Amino acid sequence: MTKKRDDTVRDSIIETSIKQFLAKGFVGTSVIEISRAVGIAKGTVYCHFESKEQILDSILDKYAKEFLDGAIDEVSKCEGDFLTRFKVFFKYTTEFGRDHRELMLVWHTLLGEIIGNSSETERKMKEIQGRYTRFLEGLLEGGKKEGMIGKNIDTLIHARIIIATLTGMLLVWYIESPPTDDENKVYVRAFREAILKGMEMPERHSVKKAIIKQKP
Amino acid sequence: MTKKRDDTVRDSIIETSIKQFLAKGFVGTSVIEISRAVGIAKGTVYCHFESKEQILDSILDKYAKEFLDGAIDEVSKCEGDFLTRFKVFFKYTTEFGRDHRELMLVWHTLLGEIIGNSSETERKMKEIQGRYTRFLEGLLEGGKKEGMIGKNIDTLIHARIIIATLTGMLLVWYIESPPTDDENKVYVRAFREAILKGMEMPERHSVKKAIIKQKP
Amino acid sequence: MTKKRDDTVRDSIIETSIKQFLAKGFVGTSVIEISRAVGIAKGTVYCHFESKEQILDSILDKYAKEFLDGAIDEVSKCEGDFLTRFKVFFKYTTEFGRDHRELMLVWHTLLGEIIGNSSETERKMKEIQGRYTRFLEGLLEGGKKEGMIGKNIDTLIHARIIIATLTGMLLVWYIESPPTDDENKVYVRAFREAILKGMEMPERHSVKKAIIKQKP
Amino acid sequence: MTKKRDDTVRDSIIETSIKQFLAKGFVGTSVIEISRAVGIAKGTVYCHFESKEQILDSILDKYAKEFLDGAIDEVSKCEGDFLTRFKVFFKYTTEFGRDHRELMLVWHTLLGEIIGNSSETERKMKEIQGRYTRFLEGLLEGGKKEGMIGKNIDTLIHARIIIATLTGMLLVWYIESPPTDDENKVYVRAFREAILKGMEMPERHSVKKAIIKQKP
DNA sequence: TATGAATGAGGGTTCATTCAT
DNA sequence: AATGAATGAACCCTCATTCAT
Repeated sequence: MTKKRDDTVRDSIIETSIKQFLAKGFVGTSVIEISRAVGIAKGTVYCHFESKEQILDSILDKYAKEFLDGAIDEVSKCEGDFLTRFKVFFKYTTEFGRDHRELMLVWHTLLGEIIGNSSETERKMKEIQGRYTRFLEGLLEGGKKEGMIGKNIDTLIHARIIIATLTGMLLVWYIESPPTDDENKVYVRAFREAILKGMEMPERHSVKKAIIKQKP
Repeated sequence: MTKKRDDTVRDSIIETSIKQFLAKGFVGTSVIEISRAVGIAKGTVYCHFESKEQILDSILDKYAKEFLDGAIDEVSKCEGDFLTRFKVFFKYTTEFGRDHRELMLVWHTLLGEIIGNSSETERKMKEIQGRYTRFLEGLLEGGKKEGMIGKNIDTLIHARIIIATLTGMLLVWYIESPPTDDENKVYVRAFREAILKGMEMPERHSVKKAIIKQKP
Repeated sequence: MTKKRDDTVRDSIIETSIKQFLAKGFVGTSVIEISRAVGIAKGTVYCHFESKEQILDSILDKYAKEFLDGAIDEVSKCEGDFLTRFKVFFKYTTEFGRDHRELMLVWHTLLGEIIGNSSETERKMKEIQGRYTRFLEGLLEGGKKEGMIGKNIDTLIHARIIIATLTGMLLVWYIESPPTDDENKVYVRAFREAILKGMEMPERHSVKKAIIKQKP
Repeated sequence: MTKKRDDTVRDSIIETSIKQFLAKGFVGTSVIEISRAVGIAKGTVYCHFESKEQILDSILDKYAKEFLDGAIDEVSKCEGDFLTRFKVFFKYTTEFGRDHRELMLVWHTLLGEIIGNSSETERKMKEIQGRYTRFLEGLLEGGKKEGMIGKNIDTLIHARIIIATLTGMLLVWYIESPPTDDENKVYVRAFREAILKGMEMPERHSVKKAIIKQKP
C-alpha cells in the first residue's frame, strides 16, 4: 500500500545485482557495472539506494520475504501430519531453488563473504538464518510429538543437517554444470529420502543392523 | 636438504591469508591487511608471492595436497571392503574438517567467490573439485561391485550428494556457532548413517521404492 | 554540435602532460603530478583518459594531426614548383617548431623513450614517422622530375637527412638556451641553404663529385 | 693508476645498463633488471655503485672520456689545415657513432629524460654538451682564420648546426631500421658535404644564385 | 665481495559516493 | 528522477635501497 510508485528501475537494480553479486561477489561487483547492466547512469543507482550495501540489504530482505516467509506460509497452510508437512516444506524449498536459482545461490555466496564482517548486514544474515533454523526445528518438533520421528532425535541438530544438506546441494549444482530436469528429480528424491531415513523411528529397523550386517 | 630454506614467513602468509580470506573473502582482503596480520611490510609479501592471486593458488594447492591427496592416500592404504573404506573416508574427511576447519571452510568460501570468474584460478578449483568427485565415485563403484550398495544407484549422483552433504555440514557449522565436540559426533554419525542408508541394497528393505521406482 | 561538450579539462591534461613529459619523460611523470599541475584530483584524470598511456596516445595524435597533416595540407595547397613547395614545407616546419616548441620537442623526447618498447604506442610512433618520411620523399621526387634536384639523388636518403637535420636542430635549441628570434632566422636560413645545396643539380658546379662518385 | 683492481663486474654493469637505458630509458629500467642481465644479485650492484643514478653518472663519464676526449685528442694530433682537421673530426664522430652506436644513442635518449630535472646529473650533461660545442666552435674559428670558411659565418651557430645534424642523424637511424654499411657511407658523405657547403667562402659562388636562379 | 629478504614510499588504477545541472 | 564529471581513499604492485649473513 505504502510503496506503490513505479519501482521498475529499483527492481531492475536488485535483479541485476543478484546476478552480478553471484558472478563476482559483493565486493567484486562495482556500482558502475550494475548501472551499466541495468542501462542507467551510475548516479541513478543512488536515486534508489543510499549505498551499495543497501542493495545487498534489499536482496536479503527479498530472500527472507520470498523464500523464508513463503516456506512458512506454505507449511502453515498445510493441515496434514508431519510427513505431509515436511514434504510440503521440501517441495517448496527445492522448487524455489529451481525457480529462483540465483536468489538462493547469492544468499549462500554472500554468506561466506559477509559473515565475519561484524557489519549490520552480517547481523541481518544471521538473524534470517536463525529464523530458518528455528522454523525447521519447530517442524521437526511437531514430527516428534506425532511420533513420526525418533524420540531421541535432536531436532536442532537435524534442522541443521537438513539445511546443510540443502545448502550443499545448491552449491554443488552450481559448481558442477546444472543438472538436467530429470537428474534434478533424482537428486531431490534421494536427498529427501536420506534425510527422512536419518530421522525415522528406530523401531522400524535398526540402522545398525542394516549397516553392519552387510559384512556376512 | 634440497630447496628447504626458511619458509616460515611464506607459511605465515598462507596461514594468515586463509583466516583473512575466510573472514572477508578474497577480494575483500587487502594485501596490507595480510602483511600487517603477519607482522611484515607490505612489500615483503611480494618477496614470497608474485601476486595476491598466487597466495590463493597456494592455498588451493595446500587444500588439494593436504585434504584430497590425504583422503585418497588413507583410503588406498585401507585393504578392507567398501564399508570399511567408506568409513575410513568419512572419518578422514570429518576429522580433517574438525582439525583444519579454516582450510576446509576457506575452500568453500572461495568457491562461491571464484566460480564464474573464468579465471585460471577457477579452472584450478573446478579441477580439484572434479578430482574429488571422481575419487568418491570410484569408491562407490567399488561398493557396487562388492554388492554392498544398490546396483541401481547412480554413483556419480551419489558422489555429488555426499559431497553436497559434507559441504553443507561444514558451512552450517560455520554460520551457527561451532558445536561442541559431543554435538559434533552426533552430527557426524547422523550424516554418515543417512548417507549410507540412501545407498544400501534395496532387497533389505524398502528404500528401493523411494530411490529406484522414481517413474511410476 | 555533434560531440562537442566541454573538453577544457581534457585539453588541459594534454597540454600539461606535454610539458611534464618534456621535462621528465613519460615514465618519469606521474599521474598525480599531472593532475596537480592541472588542478584536479588524481581520479579525475581517469574520467578523461583510460590510462596514462592514452594521454600519450592523444599527444601523438595531436602531433600527427596538427603538425604532419598541417604540413601536408600547406604543401598541397601550394601550386608552385619544387623549390617553392620545399620552401613552404620548410617554412611551415620551422615556424611550427617555433610556435609549438613543446609539442615538437615532446615528440622527439618520447621517441627515444618509447622506441624499443615494442608497445602499441611504439607502432604508432613509427607509423607517424614513416608517414612523415614518405611525404618528404614524395616532395623530393617531384623536384627530381622537375629537374630541380640531381637525378642521382636518393630521395629516401635525403628525406631522412632533412628530417635528421630538423630533428637535431630542435633538440639542440632545447638543450642550449633558446636562441633569440634573430638567431633563429639565421639558423633556419643556414639549414635550408645547406639542405638545398646538398641536393642541387650537379651540372651547376661540383657537388656531383662529392655526392655521386662515392665509389672511386 | 689508482683504480686497478678487477673491475669486470663494474664494467659489466655499465655496459649492460647502457643497453637497458637505451631500450627502456633511465626511469624505465630497474636495478633488478640490470642485475639479472649481468647475472649477479640485486645487492651486488650496490657493492659497485652507490645508487642507480651513479651508474648513469659513470655512463656519462664514459661518454665524455671515450667520445669527447677522444675526438679532441684525435683532432689535436692532426697538424693539417681546417678542412683536414674537420674531416678528421667528422670521420672520428661518425665512426665512433657506428662502432659505439649504443653509447652515442643512450646519450641522446637520456638527454631528453634528464634535462629539466635540475639534478646534479643534468648539470653534468649540460657541461659535457657545452664542452663539445665549444670544442667544435674552436675548430671552426680556426677555419675562419685560415680563410677556409666564410668570415660572416657565426661559428657558435654553425657548431650547433653541426651537432644538431649529427644528433638527428643518429636518432633517425635509430628509429628507422639501421642502414646498411653502404647506405651509411652515403649518408655520412652527404651530411659532411652539406655541412661544409653551408660554411664555404661566398666568393666561390653565390648561394643565392644557385638557389634562386633555378626558376628561369 | 656477494647475496637476497625486507622495507616502505610511491606508481597506476578502481570505485563508492557526491553534486551541480 | 536522472546524469556523469569530480573526488580521494584504497587497492595491487614495483622498486631503490638497506642490511644481516
